[in-house]
Amino acid sequence: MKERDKLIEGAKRCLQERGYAHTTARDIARASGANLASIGYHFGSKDALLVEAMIEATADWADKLRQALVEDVPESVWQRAIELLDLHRPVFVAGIEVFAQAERRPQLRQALADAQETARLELSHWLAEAALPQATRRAIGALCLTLLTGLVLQHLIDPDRAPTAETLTEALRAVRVGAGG
Amino acid sequence: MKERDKLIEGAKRCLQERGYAHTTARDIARASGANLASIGYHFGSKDALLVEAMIEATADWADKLRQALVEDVPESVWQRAIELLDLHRPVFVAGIEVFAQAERRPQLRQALADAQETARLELSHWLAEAALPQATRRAIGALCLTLLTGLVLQHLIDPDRAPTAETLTEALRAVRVGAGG
DNA sequence: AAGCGTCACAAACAAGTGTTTTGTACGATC
DNA sequence: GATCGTACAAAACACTTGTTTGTGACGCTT
Repeated sequence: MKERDKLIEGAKRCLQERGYAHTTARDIARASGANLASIGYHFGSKDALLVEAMIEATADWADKLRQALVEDVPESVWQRAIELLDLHRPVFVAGIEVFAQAERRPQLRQALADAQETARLELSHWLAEAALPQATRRAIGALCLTLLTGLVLQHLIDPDRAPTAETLTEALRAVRVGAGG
Repeated sequence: MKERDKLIEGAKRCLQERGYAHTTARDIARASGANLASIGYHFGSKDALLVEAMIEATADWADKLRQALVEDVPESVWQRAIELLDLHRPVFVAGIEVFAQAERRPQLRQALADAQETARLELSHWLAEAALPQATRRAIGALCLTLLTGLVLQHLIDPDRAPTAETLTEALRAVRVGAGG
């Protein structure tokens, strides 16, 4: 494996294990088995490397989510999401930090924006009834992504008190437009 | 104002302006007009100070959200949330980073967990029809917080393609339980 | 007035930081 | 076969980092 690729792999691992804020150039070098100086050689700076690693990480993350939803169509999307979260917790934690860093990284922000858009689109294909109008189906896709990310953010902080899959479905059933929602 | 309070204020400002990852002890000292050494004196370490600042920041953030929703009951909660986001963008960005840091900071995580729980509760009081059963109302509160946080995370990344208030209400109207949601 | 604890300040500290330099090995090119 | 550009490695670099030290001022009690 080329040094360049090793560095990105190592950087992604550091993002998960130490987080963006506490990852040093030497951490990455150690984690990837590469030389410290190759960071500057291949990427110009540690920061450029981390940005590239974060972009790749989001792609990985999207793929994983896609696979999990596609390979076995879940009975409940929310339930499946919670399972995924428990299974790959560090990935999601790193993901949150990446979201925050995107504010000051246009490239990264663009990548995240695209990932979100395709997520909305694919969710609408999988979950919205085909009989509905196109616009409505896309709206449902958007709603699902909104619920998924919101669910993740709560389960990350407090799995016990965060809404369960049943809670969400019950609320969705009960809610009537006009009551502020 | 006491040096200790100045430090926390300065730290909170740094969290917004520079982000957790790029805030140094000297940044905080400069922003608060305090002396560098007082960080160690009053808090033991820069990290302890930042944790305390993040906890206070979440409290502030919760208060701001509460006020915004209470003082004028909004026609659409989602619309109001989006307006708040545009108005106080740095606050929300910092908030995301705080969420990520919570993973390794039990104190902070506890504070966030409590804030989420009260948010769910208060949302259920404001938005769920009083006629509904208690459990259902709480479920609706949880649903609303889920939607709010999910909405924030999308608008932060791409305000143009993120779901609008209308999109969400349309989707909520159209969605039927049994279709995966 | 003397002693004491609290607090703020400037300066210094050692450790860690990202980056650069220097050198070498290896192929491809002419 | 000499030359050149690429890729990696060790060491050094200059700088920033969080923390500590030493000093003095202020308020309080005795």
